[in-house]
Amino acid sequence: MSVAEDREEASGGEGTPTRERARHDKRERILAAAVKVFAERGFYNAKVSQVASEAGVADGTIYLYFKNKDDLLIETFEDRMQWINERLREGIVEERSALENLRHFMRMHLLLAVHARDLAEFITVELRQSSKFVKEYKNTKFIEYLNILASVIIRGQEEGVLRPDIDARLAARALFGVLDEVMLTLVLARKQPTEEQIDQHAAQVEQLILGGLLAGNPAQAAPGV
Amino acid sequence: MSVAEDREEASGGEGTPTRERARHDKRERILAAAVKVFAERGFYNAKVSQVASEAGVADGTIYLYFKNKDDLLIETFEDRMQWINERLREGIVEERSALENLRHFMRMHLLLAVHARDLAEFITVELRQSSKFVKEYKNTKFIEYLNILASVIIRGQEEGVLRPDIDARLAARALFGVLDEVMLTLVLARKQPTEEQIDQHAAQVEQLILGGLLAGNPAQAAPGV
Amino acid sequence: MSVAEDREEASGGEGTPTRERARHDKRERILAAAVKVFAERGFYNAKVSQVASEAGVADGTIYLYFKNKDDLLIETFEDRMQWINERLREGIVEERSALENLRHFMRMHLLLAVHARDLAEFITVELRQSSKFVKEYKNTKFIEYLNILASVIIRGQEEGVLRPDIDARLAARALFGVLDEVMLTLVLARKQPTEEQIDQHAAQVEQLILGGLLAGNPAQAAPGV
Amino acid sequence: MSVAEDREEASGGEGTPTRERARHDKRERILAAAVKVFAERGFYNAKVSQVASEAGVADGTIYLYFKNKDDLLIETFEDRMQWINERLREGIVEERSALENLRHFMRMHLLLAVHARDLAEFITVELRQSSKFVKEYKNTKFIEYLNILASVIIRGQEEGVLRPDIDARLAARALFGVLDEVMLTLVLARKQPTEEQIDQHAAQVEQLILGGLLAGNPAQAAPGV
DNA sequence: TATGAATGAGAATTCATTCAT
DNA sequence: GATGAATGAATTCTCATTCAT
Repeated sequence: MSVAEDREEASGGEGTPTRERARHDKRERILAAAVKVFAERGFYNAKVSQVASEAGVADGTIYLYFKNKDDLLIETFEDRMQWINERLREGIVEERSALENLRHFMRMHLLLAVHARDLAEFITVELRQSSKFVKEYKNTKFIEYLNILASVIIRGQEEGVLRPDIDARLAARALFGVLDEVMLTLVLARKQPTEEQIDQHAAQVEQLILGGLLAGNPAQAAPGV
Repeated sequence: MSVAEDREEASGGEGTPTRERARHDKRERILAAAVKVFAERGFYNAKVSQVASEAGVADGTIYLYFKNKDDLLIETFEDRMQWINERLREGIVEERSALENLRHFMRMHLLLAVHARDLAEFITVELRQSSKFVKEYKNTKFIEYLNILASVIIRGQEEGVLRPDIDARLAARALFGVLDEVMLTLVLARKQPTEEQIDQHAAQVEQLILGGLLAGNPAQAAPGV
Repeated sequence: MSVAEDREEASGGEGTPTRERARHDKRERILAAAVKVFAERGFYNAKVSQVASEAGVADGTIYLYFKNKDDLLIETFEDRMQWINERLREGIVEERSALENLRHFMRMHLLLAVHARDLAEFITVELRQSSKFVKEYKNTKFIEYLNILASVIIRGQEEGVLRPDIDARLAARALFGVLDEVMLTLVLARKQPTEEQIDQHAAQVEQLILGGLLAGNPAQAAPGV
Repeated sequence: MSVAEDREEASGGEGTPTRERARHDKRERILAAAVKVFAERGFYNAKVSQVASEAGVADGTIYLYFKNKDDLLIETFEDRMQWINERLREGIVEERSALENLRHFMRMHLLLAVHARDLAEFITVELRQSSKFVKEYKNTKFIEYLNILASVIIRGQEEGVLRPDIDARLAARALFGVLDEVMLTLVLARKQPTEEQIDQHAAQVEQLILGGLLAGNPAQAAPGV
């Protein structure tokens, strides 16, 4: 998993860069293991010792990097959502139209099911748990996700291509609902979907979201934009 | 709660109808308690003893009606989804157009957040868990839900009001995703939404799903269909 | 151990006397086991599972009767000190002179080392721990012990047999210190002391406390009071 | 704290005296930290890492100087009791009468509560633990303490000022019990006692121990001997 | 020597489930 | 059927101790 490879690579000169690096690497190994194990078994069925052994560390080591099991969930979530948000933000470029950006966004979201299956599964299943039952956790990274999506929609509304009478935040939420649910079906399927299958799903979702379900809507005319 | 009142009413001639009835009532009390407790704390944080005390029965009694805690979750889910599916099916009437039926469907789904808040919360949060982690559980009632929704869409496609090029099953899934996510936000909000608020959300969802996000689509012209 | 035999014997009529009784018996068995195990190994080296197996119950059962291990220590202490205080109070009778009562008190204290060796060891070693390190624990039963002893001394001062210029509370504390320390040596000795040995020690302590270390003091004249 | 300064100062010719000295200093820092931390939290609640950080060394360093946590307790105890015994022995001078020496002894013991509060607390609370539960530990330094005290008493008996009919070893033990218990109350009090308060307590203890509790004893006549 | 990250054995506690009443 | 006390397997987390650097 390439998730965190490119972060903090410029750890600078002072201190003990090697030590820093080692610490960071181990943390990352634990996070990757957590994504995998939580995805496979769900947070509550997953044992800390499974995460540890998947990460190749001792049980106790987990607790050098995370306060407790809940904290491990939160941190894993934050870290991975952060990474996802960064990828999504990178995918949104000024030069493209809002519509193109939106389409790209949807496709990228769904592609997680291929390129980072564990992560997709983890997000898909644990997001609600973490939001709802882990005490005192304001899910800022997910809010950030929604903001990124909403801002693309708002851009579209400003450009006049997206209808202005739908609340952008609600639309973002709804769109996330669609993507999340579709990704869930992809992820629950026994076998890994191919990139083409994802593309087909993406195209249909696009059609639906942009053109709506009603017959005779313009979007139908330009499926391949 | 009238949820399961009409099942098993035809207990036949044999045995003691009163005893049957009593048995049925106690089972129902446990189910209602399970919905409440699971909604409040989540399945894994909920204790069997909490469900028991909420139901006003002894811990051991739970096991006279359900095999184990997992089974209680499944049964609760099946029972309540069954009830929801029945309500939704009742709401779909031949005399109305497919479009009207679809709109009605969406509204009914969201109204759960007002009329059966615990249930809404329960479905919203536990559905994924139960589908994914409870071993060997084919979630037939949820599939049924999707079938009901898909059949309405297919009717619409046959009537020519809904676009034929989108897979009805995918559309059903996507629509469920939207409704579920919107209901989640309603349900996580501190205070109970009013019926008007639900109506507003329903209208926006309708706009979005039927008319699509693109500007200039026909659905906008007829918001009050 | 006869410690709690005679308490609550009249459990009254209402409720479920048998259930009450059973509950009380099991609690008592756990307390007795705790005294034994804590005496043998000390609180911190003792395992809850050792107490459980000594009591002949499952580990989890302990937690039906006590909040946690700390609570078990406190409750054990309270219960046993209560019993000791009751015995001591019974031993103080109006008809006897304060001096006789005081002598009797000292002897009874030391006799614990014979008649309830585990208890003696427990008190001797754990009292300080519980007072000092168990958070928020006001050691009321020990204060009660000191009050009983102080009241005997005050009686003696009022009767004119004990010197009035020593603070009774300090004297009680000091006397406890002597008795506790002497009991500690008795209890640490490999073999169980006989009642005669206790009597000898009691006589010496009496001499020392009443007559003082100085030569030529009156107490010497009446060693056998 | 000058506690162990004068030991090993004659490290002879071989090796590097400076290194010896350095080693000795670090050991002393750890001992001082142990006294402080054990006094504050008790041996079993104290973490080795807390001692290390209090001493300003790494956790692992502790194990270069002590075999394990138990050994640290024993060594701390031995070292500090050694120091106390030295101070007490210095305070006993041939020129003074046994009575004066005894009074001085008591006062010095209690003054620990002012001049070395952590140490007083440590001794008061941990002595019993270490005697009783640390395997195979013959508490020689404490026996030495008792011997010092007993020898003063024996001198008194020989001089004819102390009554001969009380076993000196038992008297020493009893006297320690009083001093230890009184020191415990001083040390548990929220605020540090003043030297005057100590003197008052010492005077009362003296009265009690020398004159006894009985009224009309000679010691009353000469409180200020 | 000194460090402190890593280890992993060990312990308290929880809670689904059973079963004697 | 109903009860709820008792069970004990299972799990999280701690912390003394080690050892590569």
